[in-house]
Amino acid sequence: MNLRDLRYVLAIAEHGHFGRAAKACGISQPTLSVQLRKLEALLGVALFERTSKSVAPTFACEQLIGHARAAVAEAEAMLAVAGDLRDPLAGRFRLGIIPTLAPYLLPLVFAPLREALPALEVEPWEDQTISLLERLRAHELDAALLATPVDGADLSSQALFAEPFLAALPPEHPLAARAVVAEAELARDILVLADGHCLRDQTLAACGHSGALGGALRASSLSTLLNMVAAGYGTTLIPGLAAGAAQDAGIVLRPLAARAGRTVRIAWRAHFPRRAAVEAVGDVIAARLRGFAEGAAAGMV
Amino acid sequence: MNLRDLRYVLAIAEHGHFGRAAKACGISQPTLSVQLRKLEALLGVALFERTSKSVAPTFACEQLIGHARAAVAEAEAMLAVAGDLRDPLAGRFRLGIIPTLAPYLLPLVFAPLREALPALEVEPWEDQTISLLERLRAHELDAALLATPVDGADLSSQALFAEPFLAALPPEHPLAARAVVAEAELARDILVLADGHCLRDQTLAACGHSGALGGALRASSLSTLLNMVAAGYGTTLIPGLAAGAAQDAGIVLRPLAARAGRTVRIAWRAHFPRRAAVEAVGDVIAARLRGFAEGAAAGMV
DNA sequence: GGGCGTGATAGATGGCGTCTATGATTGGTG
DNA sequence: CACCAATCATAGACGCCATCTATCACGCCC
Repeated sequence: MNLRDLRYVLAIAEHGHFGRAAKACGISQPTLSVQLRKLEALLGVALFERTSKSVAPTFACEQLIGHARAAVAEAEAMLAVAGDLRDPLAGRFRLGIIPTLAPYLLPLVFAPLREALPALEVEPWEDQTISLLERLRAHELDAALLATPVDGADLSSQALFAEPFLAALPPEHPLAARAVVAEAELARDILVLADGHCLRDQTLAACGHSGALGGALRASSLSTLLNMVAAGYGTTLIPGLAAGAAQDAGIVLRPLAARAGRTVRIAWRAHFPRRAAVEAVGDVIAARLRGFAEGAAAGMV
Repeated sequence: MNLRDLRYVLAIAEHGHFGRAAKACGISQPTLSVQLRKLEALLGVALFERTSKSVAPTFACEQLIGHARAAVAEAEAMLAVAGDLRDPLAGRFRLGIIPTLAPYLLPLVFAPLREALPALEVEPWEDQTISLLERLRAHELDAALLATPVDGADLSSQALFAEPFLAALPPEHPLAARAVVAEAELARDILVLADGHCLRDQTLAACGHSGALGGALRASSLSTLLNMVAAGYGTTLIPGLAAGAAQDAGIVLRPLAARAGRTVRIAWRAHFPRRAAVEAVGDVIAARLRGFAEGAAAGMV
């Protein structure tokens, strides 16, 4: 059976006339006759009672035509919905973001994304890198913003911007008197995030810290960590975008001698079909961050 | 768009694997790949994200597949319903019957019809000849039982049985003493049905009555007419099948000298597709009436 | 690194939907 | 009564496209 044939049936029923129905379908009258007879043979019932004067639907046709109408309508609905879905820059876009980035990046890029991609419904999803990669691979995310390199041939990624780290010090800390702090100088009383946060590993690596920290705190969020530093429990490194929040907490920030930092990148499945949406989102974020870096360069350093 | 393609989409979604989906559809894997790509091109959206390891439906596919499923389901429902409708000896059969026949014929043939054609739902419709022919031509009836010849190339008919008329007399009527009555002898005090009943015209014709009857009664039903005869208001002719009812009313019946009578026939549209049902119904009725005539021949005459 | 499994591509082929031309039937009309 | 107009059915030719087999490209795993 074929949707085309069902459309023919509907046309004949509507016009009550083979010639006019054929014209409405854009085919010739003999074609319509032949196709209808084939459908009748397939169904095993006559659909129309023909005379040279009239074409009347049979009882069987009346029973069946509702289904035919429904089938055709569903197909048309499918085309209509597909039309709405056609724009890759429209529709739901599930974007994973790591916790040390989300609270500081999202407020910056939400408005630009809305303006540049009004039809794209960006749904942020905050989780740690490993979880984001799992969800990405499981098709539960469309893309993810990470601060680590991405490996695996099934995923692709694109660097968006470089985010410098800053030394975060309590005001009364001896290093707070210095204009620039060397990363290694922080190792002694450094505080880090809990396991699973990429910032934890990057902080430890930058400071040359080797292995086990004594009873050192493992904060579950950057916000907690900032409060601990402000209260004088130790020092840490924070990503540049968190500078505003750190200063609000009463923390002294200093640039790092070796300019340690991280690269924020957007990652997606290599075969993800809405590549255009990924690129557009990445472009908007990168553009916004270029502007932010320039503005911050003066005030921050 | 094609129902076949929609089935392909459903199969791919179900199996998550082109090869197995192709096998389920009874086609080769390349064919499935090509057809899916064509459908994706038509819709303008990717439906599946393919890697060499997995085939995952896209968001668009999830939005669309419900419609695809519905369209296919409607088509299958159509086939299923058609299967039920396929038997021409099954389903609704709207049978018109004239009022002077219905009350006496229906009780006779209902049980035989049910037995011989258990799947046929015979819906009787009682009305006068002209109305029945109108409804028949308007496809509001499938066939009609009439007592008059049928003309018009658009209709066909088949004689089922001959029904003799009988003289109906009040017990005290002079003619009641006779064994046989000549039709013309009834003309003097004959009672007839109202306009539109074919029995009225046939009665008048048989009795040689010419034109206007004085203030003669025009009964609207044969039942009324029988009661009037029984009450001594006059005489009439009744069709043989009404003999039982007439005798129950206390009427004397006598055979007619010239054996006046009428032929009951079944009529249908010449192009009516369920010819088999018409013939089957006609056969059952004719067979039942043959049996009845034999049985009645002894008791009635 | 080679074999295996996956989906994609290429070229050949056959079925079938389509066309134009014509037939069959019916109803109206001069 | 014969001709005409309108309608659906039939016949034969044509061309598209769904399908096939054979092969490629790619990724994974032992």
